[in-house]
Amino acid sequence: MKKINTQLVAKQQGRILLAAKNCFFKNGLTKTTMRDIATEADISLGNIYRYFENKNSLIRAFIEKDNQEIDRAFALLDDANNFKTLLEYIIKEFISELSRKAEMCIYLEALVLGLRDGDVLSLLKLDNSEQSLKTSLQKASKDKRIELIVSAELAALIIMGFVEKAAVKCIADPKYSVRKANKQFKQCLKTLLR
Amino acid sequence: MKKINTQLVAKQQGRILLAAKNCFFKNGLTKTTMRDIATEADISLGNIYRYFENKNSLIRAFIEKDNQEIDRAFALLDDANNFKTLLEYIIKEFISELSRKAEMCIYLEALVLGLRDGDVLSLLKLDNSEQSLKTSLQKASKDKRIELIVSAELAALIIMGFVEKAAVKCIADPKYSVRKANKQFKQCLKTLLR
Amino acid sequence: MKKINTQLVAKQQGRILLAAKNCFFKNGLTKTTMRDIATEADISLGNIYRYFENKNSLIRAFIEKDNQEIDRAFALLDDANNFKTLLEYIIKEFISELSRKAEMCIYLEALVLGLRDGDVLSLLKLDNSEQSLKTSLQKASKDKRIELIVSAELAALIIMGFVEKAAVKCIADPKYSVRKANKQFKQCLKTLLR
Amino acid sequence: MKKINTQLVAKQQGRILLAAKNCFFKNGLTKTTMRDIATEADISLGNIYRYFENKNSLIRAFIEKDNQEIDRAFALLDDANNFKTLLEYIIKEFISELSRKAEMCIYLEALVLGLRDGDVLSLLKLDNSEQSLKTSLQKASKDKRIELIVSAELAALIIMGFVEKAAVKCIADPKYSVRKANKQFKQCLKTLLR
DNA sequence: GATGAATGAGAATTCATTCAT
DNA sequence: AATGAATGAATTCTCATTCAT
Repeated sequence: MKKINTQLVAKQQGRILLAAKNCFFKNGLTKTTMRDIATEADISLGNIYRYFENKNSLIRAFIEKDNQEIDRAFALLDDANNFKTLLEYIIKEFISELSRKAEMCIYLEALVLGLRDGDVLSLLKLDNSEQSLKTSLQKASKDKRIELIVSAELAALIIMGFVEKAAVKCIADPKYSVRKANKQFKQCLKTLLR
Repeated sequence: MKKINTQLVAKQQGRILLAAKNCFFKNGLTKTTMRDIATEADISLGNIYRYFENKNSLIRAFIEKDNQEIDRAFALLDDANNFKTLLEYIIKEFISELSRKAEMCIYLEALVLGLRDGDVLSLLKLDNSEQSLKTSLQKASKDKRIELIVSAELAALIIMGFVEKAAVKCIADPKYSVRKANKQFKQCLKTLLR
Repeated sequence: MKKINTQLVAKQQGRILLAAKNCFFKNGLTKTTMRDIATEADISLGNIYRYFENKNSLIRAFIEKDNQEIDRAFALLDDANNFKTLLEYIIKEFISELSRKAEMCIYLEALVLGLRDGDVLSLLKLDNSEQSLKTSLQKASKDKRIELIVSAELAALIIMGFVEKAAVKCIADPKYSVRKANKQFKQCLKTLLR
Repeated sequence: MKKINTQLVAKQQGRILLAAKNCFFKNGLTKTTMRDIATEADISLGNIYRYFENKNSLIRAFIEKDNQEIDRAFALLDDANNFKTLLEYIIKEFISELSRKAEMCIYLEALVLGLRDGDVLSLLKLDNSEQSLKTSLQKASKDKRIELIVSAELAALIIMGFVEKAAVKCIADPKYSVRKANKQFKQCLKTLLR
């Protein structure tokens, strides 16, 4: 993997990453083959290895990119006046996405990879979303836009824990639904902040 | 006419399951091969298939066994007078276990398998632990041993969500510890019940 | 395979052979396992090897027995006054049986085994049915019960060839049926004998 | 964008098919392993799967190729003036080939596979040869080049049935020979057409 | 830079046969 | 005689990665 032409490298990496995303969503991290990605990216199989050392490093890059999107979503909270409503909205979106089987599988697979392989772990930055949320909560609390009942760290932990569990439940329990999860989240939020 | 040697079957299944456990803890569910297990159990490869239909059903059996232990732990709550203290203790143990990398990986891998393959899923029984806890909470609430601030279902969801997130954090964030998780859990519990 | 108690040997061999027949008809020669047969015969797996040297020799014995039944059917022709009608009936039965997928598969599998393995071949006695039929035709011709247009040998060859092809066609061609095969056989017979 | 190197594909498929043919003739369809074929073709095992989806589809391709040759042979009949003589010649060749043990075994094994597995069957196209012959007979009859005594369908059935039975007999009965089969075929033909 | 053909180490699973009890 | 647990070679198919062109 020699990097010379930075511009081309960025372009090709983006292209591959996009293709990878599509494949991952279709079949999950493990079941996606390098050939799948090459085909989807309309690039040659061998050429992927010019831009990513191996499959694992491609996955790492994918996760990193994904995290950025999450960050961006939570960043919206920083300027929000009605923090609670916006948070409810963001979480709703979050659960809604994560409660799709494919997304959940990617998320969990990434977590497993991260736990086993220190490198990915550093990128997961300890479950990025929780950190982002914590920061947002702290800011909002400082600005008096909300009043926290528990610490920001704990609140973030509880909220993200809820999101995950609720999303899994949406997939596994036919009696449970995204709608119900959203209702419960409002209840949950009441116990954490005012 | 058929003499199924129940004793031997149980013994061998136990032996295989134990070997599997060791392998799983070392290399995870996916990376463990049937041959690994056979070698670890000091048994021939083919002989495993006498006791377990295939790898998936072996994993299922492994998870089921694990679930039983969880059930047993939560069952203790049903007769407990000081519900809260006991719950704190159980959760402490839970986090302590799950925060070991190997256990967490297995847990997550099982979840992924369950999500992809309905069969394993049915045994996961939608995250068995949450169901168990919910039931225990309901009983305790009925018996006036605790006073729930949110519904039993939601409380169980939040608690188990917290456990998972906290455990992951224990592994991934060097600044976080089981001890801190336990402290936070007490805070968390305060918001859910009296 | 030590034979001592002749009576027991015969009894057990019969039992195994019967079980084998059932299994073969269900799943074919190749796909039937020795365990299948043991289970069906309600006998232990290892015990089969006391009465048959191996799977192949069991199959050989099975074919031999099957051939006897065919012989018996054709033997009926020897005393028949209206030879033609009886032959038509026998062939009808024959096609009807052979046009069942399972039977055809067994027949063909046996033929392959026979061709490859001289031992079975000797038992096939060159497609036993053709020999039987030829003999019957010769007798009937001698007794003036029929008048052959071609030689008995050729007639037998043509008839049995027709039976096989027609049976395969019944299985493979949805537009073809046992009924049609029977009609065609009558036509065929007209060209062979009076 | 996709450049499928048709030339290479054809070349490699041919190479594999040739190797497969050799192996099949040596050990039959079932006993030939993919590794055997790879070794014979001097190609890596995995590479076969680039050119054929799986073993069955390789077998299908093999049979299809064989069928084409048969079609071509029978197609000669369509322009023939002396239909009968040419047919006798073709059948002679046919019996001569099929009466080689290896060919017969492959033919029968293919039939079994076809019977069990609809896919192969569809390619067998219900015993391709019979269909081809039937068509040729119909044409010749229409053109007054021959006069059929029985229907074209029945004649084709009888002829191909004879071919098969005679070929088997050539293999199994040391007293029977290809020469004798050819003589008998002439007799047979006399009863079917003028 | 790009291509995609080739590689080959595995992986799960099956089953005839043996042999200690 | 009978049992059935154990064996392990064999088989198909997959896929990350390499490398000649």
